[in-house]
Amino acid sequence: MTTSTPSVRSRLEPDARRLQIIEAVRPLYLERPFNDVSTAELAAAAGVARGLINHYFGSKRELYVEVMRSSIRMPESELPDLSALPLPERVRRTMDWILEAAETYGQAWISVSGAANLHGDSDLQVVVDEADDHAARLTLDAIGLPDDPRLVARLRAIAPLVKSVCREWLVRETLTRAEALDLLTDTVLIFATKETSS
Amino acid sequence: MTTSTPSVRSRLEPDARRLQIIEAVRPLYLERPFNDVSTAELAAAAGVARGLINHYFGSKRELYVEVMRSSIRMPESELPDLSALPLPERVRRTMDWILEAAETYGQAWISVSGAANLHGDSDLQVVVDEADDHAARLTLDAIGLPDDPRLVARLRAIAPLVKSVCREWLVRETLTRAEALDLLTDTVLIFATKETSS
DNA sequence: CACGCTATTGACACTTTGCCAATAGTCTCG
DNA sequence: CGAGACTATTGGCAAAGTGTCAATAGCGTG
Repeated sequence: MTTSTPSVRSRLEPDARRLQIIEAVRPLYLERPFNDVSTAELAAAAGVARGLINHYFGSKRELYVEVMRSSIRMPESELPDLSALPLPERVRRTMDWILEAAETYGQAWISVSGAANLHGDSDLQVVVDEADDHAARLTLDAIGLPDDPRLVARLRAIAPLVKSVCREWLVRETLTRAEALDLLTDTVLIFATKETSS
Repeated sequence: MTTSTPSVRSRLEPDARRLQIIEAVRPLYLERPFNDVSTAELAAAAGVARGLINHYFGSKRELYVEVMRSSIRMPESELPDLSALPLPERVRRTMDWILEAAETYGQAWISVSGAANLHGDSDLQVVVDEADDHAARLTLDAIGLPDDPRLVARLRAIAPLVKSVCREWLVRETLTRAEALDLLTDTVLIFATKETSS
């Protein structure tokens, strides 16, 4: 099983090798937990010696985090200009676009969804936070609202909701797409426009 | 470091021992990731031999999951009878009660929040799902709405939102408690009452 | 063609995990 | 009260995994 000796020794530029390893390893980590995949298996999948993984990433864990970082980032594709529409409609179209993305390459995004493992300052938490923050700004931009810290915080809080709703829709099938769209649209509107009373 | 030999051999009933180990080990897992805590350390904390952990829980992982299961369950304390109030007010009081709980013993609940690790069918995912489902039913009951599958699904989807909002409020301090309450109340109202168009 | 730089390897040492036979509490029965 | 049975508990063993490091071998240069 762990036959891995790469009979041919290919030499790549460091950057290229880094990327190649990450890509070769991604599928393994997308469907199996961190602990279930051994360094030997990772190395075999990438066609390199075990030592090389530590050489490039320091530890197995860091490679894992790196793979996750590039797996959970919301794809920034272009959204048609919505500036002429009223706010509610802009929000609706934006959420629809997100649902579309989720349905298409969503697999990874949602499975990685709940994301972040527990334990306080986990390294993964940091990565997921980055991604959520990124998604929040992307959404604000699409909706046409300013990149205000308060708004970002609010939209960031919504990221987990978007994922859980997508999961109910795509995985558990307890929601229809129409429902998901309605619920998310309304919620984003509330979070984006509700004034503080204090 | 790994000096652990329990000089005295105490004998407990299986159930008692199980519980004692779980409790002794909980603090370790609440602030350190799964991989950072060795079986030796767990055993030392519980004052038992390493082998006993495998004897009772099978694997280190299963003990971990067990600890998490009992850490993320929403505490079911009694909420005064709200049945005389109008729906929005019932929701508001219920959410206020949840925020109260989060602020008090929330530490664990929130840190364990985002919860669930990635990878499809993870064992942890199952536990977190259980907890979210439980919380959804508890909330529906408090609000005075029926235990309908559709409603449960919707409320369940909100669980991650509640946690992320609490985190923005308590950890990042980007939201005030009043804001958190307003936002969650409105969102729950939407999820609980919005009709399906299809 | 020889040399140097460095990407890559393979073996080694150490930690950790799960397993199992041996040990020793505790309870029961004569 | 003492012997024996039952089983909770232990300690050591073997396998697996991880990270380190000196040695190897591509590839470009003079």
